[in-house]
Formats: sequence, C-alpha cells, structure tokens
Amino acid sequence: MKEQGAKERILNTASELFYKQGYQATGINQIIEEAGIAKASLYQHFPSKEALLTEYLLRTRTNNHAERMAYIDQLTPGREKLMGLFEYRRRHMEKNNFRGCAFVRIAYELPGLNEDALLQVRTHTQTLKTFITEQLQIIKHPYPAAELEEMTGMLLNLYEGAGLQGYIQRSAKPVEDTKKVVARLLDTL
Amino acid sequence: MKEQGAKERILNTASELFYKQGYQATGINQIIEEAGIAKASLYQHFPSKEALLTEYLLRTRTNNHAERMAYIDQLTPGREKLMGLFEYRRRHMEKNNFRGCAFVRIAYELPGLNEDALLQVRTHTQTLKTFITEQLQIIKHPYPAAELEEMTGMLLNLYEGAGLQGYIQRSAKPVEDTKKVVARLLDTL
DNA sequence: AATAATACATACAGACTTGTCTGTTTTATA
DNA sequence: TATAAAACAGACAAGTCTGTATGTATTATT
Repeated sequence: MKEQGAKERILNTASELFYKQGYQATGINQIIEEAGIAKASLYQHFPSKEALLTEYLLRTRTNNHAERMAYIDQLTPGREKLMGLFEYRRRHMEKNNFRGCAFVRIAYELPGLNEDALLQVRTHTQTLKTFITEQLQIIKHPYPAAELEEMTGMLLNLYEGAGLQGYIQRSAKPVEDTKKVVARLLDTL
Repeated sequence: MKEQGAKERILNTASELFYKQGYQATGINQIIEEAGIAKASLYQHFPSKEALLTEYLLRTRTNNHAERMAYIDQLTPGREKLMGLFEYRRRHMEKNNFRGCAFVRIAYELPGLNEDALLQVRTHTQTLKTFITEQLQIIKHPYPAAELEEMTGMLLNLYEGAGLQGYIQRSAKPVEDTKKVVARLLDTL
C-alpha cells in the first residue's frame, strides 16, 4: 500500500525520532531505515540533516499549536481557557511519557542552535505569551498594562516551570499542583 | 609550573566543555588537547567518557551549591535570603552568558540519562526546594503544611521558569521581572 | 507505448568517534 | 642513586557519522 509520499514519511519518522531520542542521537541511517526509503531519496528531498531539523521544528510548532487550540477552542474564553492550557499540558505530558516540550529540548540539546531554529523556539514562546495575555484581558478589563504584563510573565513562568519539574520527575504532579495554584491566583483578579 | 594534578586538569576542562558545548558535542580528543594531557592518562583516571560525565555532575552540584550558599549566607534569613536566590541566578546567568542551568541542560540533552546522573539532577532540585521551604517557614510561622508546600512549589516554578525564559531569550529580564513579582508575593504572607 | 520523474539499493569517501596498546620520558619516593 | 609510579606521545582498532555517486527499477504523464 502506498500510504503517503516519501517526503512525508521521512519527515514523520525524523520528527518522531528527534523528539524521542534527540537530534544528535538520531542518525540518518536510522531515519531511512525506519521510514523505509533509500538514502538517495532522503537527500533528494532534504539537502542536509540540519534542513530536516528546521522543517521538524516548523512543522512541530504548527502541529502543537493546532492541537492545543483544538482542545482549548471548546472552552469558554477567559478563566476556563487559561486553565485549559495547563490541563492540556498535563494530558500532553502523560501522552508523551513525560518527554517535555520539543522546543525546550532542542534549545538545550544544541547550545549553538542556528538562528532559524532559535527563532522557532522563541516564536513558540511568544505564541503562548500572547494567548495568556488575551485571556487575562478577558477576565479583567481594563487591565493596567504593567500589571498585565507582569501577570502574563508569571503565568508563563509557572507554566514552563511546572513543565520542567514534570519532566525531571517524570510525573504529572507538578503540573497538577500548579493548576490548583493558578486557579486560586485567577480568583484574586 | 605545576599548577595542578592531571586528574584535576582533566575534570576542569571536561566540565567547562560539557557545560559550554554540551556532552555529546565534546569529544575525548578535544578534552585531552585543551587539558594538555595524553589520552592514556585520561583513561588511567576515568574508565570512560560516561564516568567523566558522572563526576562532572557530582562536582558541579557541589560547587554550585557552595557558591550559591557563599552568596546567600551574607543575607539575613527569610525574605532576604529568598530574594537572594533570584538575585544570585541573575548574576549567574550574566556571568555564564545565559547558558542556563547545567543540570537542566544535561537532562534535556540526554533523554536516556542513566539513573546515577538523573539522581544528581533531582538532588539539585530537591536542594533548592528544601532551601525555599526553610526560608518560607522563617517568614511565616506557623505555616500550614499544605500551604507551605504549595508556596514552595510555586516559587520553585517561578525560579525555573524564569531561568528557562532567560536562557531562551538570552536575557536577564525574565529573572529581573520575576524577582519583582516574588517580592510582592512574599509581602502578602 | 515512449518519455520523464521519482524512488530504489548500495557502495563509497572522508572524517569523525571512543577506547586500547606500545613504548618512552618524567617525576617522586625509598 | 635505584626503583616504582605516573604522564608522556602517538599509532591503531573498530566502529560511527554525513553526504555523494552510480546505476536500476518503478511510477506517472503524454
């Protein structure tokens, strides 16, 4: 059966392996073997391993965002959507065996990340930040700019900090605990 | 001049390189070259590269802790010491060109980290947690157990989250902003 | 059915990796 | 000063890595 084009199959396999094993630990040969394609075919679609990384990051960012939004869209704007962000992270962690955020992983694995890739990581962060700000403004309106920015930063830190702890402990508890704290925090607004 | 023993020189060089470039990106050959020792000498002191990693983590944990405490010891217990933790992180980041926490780096670079190494990472986290709890108890006494644990987790998340953001943005701003938020947070106790 | 594009298998280059081994030279101790 | 320990230089093994090249087979289009 001809499920999908070679290019798609390569990128799917590479993405999975990059995320699970890391970029450096994943060799071209493993990718072509698991994707079931020839090496020459890979290099016809991607000029280098690094190009594969760039596309992986781009695609993962889009996919992650879409999936997250698909979950959050069902919720009512404001407080509920904000809580949904944390709940989604909890589910994501359990589904992915506590492997953490793909972008944080890459950022830490490759200290000398090229500018393109680093931009993807920063864009991902910015997306989260914007989302948080928007929801906060729905909860409390008007929200003084300085306070709004402060609160946004705080929630982002809690979000990332909980994710990091969850990864290190291989547990959903940090995120669950943080969810409760955030719930209380939002009540004070 | 005979500055230091070969073993020390190896470990110093390896530590520096592991931290700056990452573990995988650092080769044995680079270590011996920059340390100015022979390859045979390295393998007389360390059975493998992985053993070098283990000692690196152990030593870094001890050193980091000692250095942090040397700074914090000058401060008065409670609120000031807690703020000192964040201020120390800010300084540490600037001094180290925003390369982030050595343990977080390793934890993300090597998804399949061996148990010994992972234990070092977790111990580091636990040390921070304990410190935070102690200082909180000084500020507010008695502190109900549930609330104390909650507040500890929150501060740890803010600490780690700010560090992560600072690393990604290569900026001290996230930590500085978080410092202010924490200051206000501690006032409410 | 002929042509063009795509994917195939696989050998190969060249550089890298960790770790071993041999033998020499320096250093410290008795 | 003799002996033992440690560090030296550097070749080598055995394997990995990315990327290229050659030529064949499959697929799609005209």
